[in-house]
Amino acid sequence: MTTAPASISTPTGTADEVRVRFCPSPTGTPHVGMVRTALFNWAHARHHGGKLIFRIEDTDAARDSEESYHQLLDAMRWLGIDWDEGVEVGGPDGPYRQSQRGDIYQDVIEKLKASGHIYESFSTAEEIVERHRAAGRDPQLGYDGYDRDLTDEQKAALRAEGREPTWRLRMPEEDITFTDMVRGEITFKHGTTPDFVVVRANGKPLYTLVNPIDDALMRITHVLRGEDILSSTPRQIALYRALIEIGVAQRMPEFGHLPYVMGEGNKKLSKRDPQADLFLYREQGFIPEGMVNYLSLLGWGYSADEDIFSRAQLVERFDASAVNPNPARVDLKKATAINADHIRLLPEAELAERLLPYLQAGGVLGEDVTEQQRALVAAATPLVQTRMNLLGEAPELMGFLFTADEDLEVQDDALKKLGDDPAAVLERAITEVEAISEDAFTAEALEPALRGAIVDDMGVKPRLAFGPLRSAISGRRISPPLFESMELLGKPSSLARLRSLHARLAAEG
RNA sequence: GCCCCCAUCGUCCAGUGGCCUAGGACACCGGCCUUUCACGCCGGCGACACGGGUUCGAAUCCCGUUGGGGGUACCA
Repeated sequence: MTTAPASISTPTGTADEVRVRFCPSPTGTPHVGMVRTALFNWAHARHHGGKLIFRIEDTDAARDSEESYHQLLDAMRWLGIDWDEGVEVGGPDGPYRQSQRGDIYQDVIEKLKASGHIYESFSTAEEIVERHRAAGRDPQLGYDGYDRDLTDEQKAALRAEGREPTWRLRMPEEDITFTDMVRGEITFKHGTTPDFVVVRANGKPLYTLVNPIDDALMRITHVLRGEDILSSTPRQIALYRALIEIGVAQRMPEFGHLPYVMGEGNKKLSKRDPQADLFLYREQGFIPEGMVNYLSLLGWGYSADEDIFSRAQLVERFDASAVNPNPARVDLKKATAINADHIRLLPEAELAERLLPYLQAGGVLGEDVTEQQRALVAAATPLVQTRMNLLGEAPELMGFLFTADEDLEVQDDALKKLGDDPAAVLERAITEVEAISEDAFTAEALEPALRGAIVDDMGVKPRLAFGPLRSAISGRRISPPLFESMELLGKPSSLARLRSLHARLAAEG
């Protein structure tokens, strides 16, 4: 419809290179819905060998914060969502923070004014409603285009009243149709999208203006964003057309609107909802692999019968057109289960490393971790790997291995249902353990010795034979495997713990 | 009010006219394994919102109804 004007920016890459962007506003803490959008854009770029541009839309000084900006970077890096151009890394179309692009917008605004695509509007909201009423129209209809063809004299008169005009875009006199990557063809009927404000009375541009300008200048080819702005797409398309006509944009990008991420029930996940806060997941011990996997499942499926996959597999198969258009609800249980699968997939040494900060946070390890402690964590890791859904469970699971014998507290729960004579069981266990030499103190040696003595010889059922030992060793009713735990603790410590509980039970009679 | 989007098990995802007596996952319920708890394995429960079309044939296409959601700002 319009001829493509000469580019005003430096083209990079090939003409058909896929260029997508992630452009959040730095308000509040990273939200899982927003992160899912980033992830899908990233996957789309990587799948097509394209570029991801990371831009910050900080045009709202009142709500934006530097802290939030840093959290955004943190979130992206944690999940391994890397970008090719944008904040921190630079690129040919910077700066990448809108707050630093004022001059660029002013330049485009002047062109838009000169070309007549935008015009001054003096109408107040009240006046618009009043005109609708007077004409017998629905007062809830939006702006009526009243100022479209004001003469210079009229404008001067309005100004003389002390009015400061906003600038509105002249919407085209036709339906606006586009093919949404996830929803197919969508048409907004002519007349349902009024001329909208693009420049405030104070001269500051609005989101609806700067977002398409930046997309145009950064030569974005695919706009993948949340469903919440689906209905503002006709406005952006109209503006984009104007930008093409004045030579700022080269071509219309494709749009795709990702479904909402909902909380329980039918409520959109709100900012203050704990399920919405990405960092809360990290604190609990979600690992990036699990998080990326789960987030990908919110609106997309890897295959008909598998839903555990890696980042590489996501990239290999991701396709924006295969995204499901209906809203997805966050299911913490499923997210946790998927995380658990990824924990099990981790190499032991890797898991051990990742456990460290959680053990520190849980008070099991101090700020300085000794080589010995590190080695013990590594040795204990295979024991807990299949018993953990979240890394944050590590302190509870492994704490007893790092507790001094005299500090070990046997929980009440671990004192119940220990059989008829747990003291006798412990006494026998002590005898057996004493007989095993320190350099042969292994699970392989302990298991047959203790089983032979207590189960076979004393005739105690396995459950009741090992229950008291478990309580003595770990202080809890549920623990990692008993014999392996004893091996890790070593003979002196194991013996001390067995004796301690034995003495206590004997004293209590 | 007007505009737009959405509609398969409790939840997420498969399904793009016949392979569907609708598949997988999580959750749930049984069972096996077993020194506890897990892991693993086996089995069970459980859905095409409704009504009309189109078609030899519809979860799949069309229309309507109902129900959800979003927009309608000098927010993004």
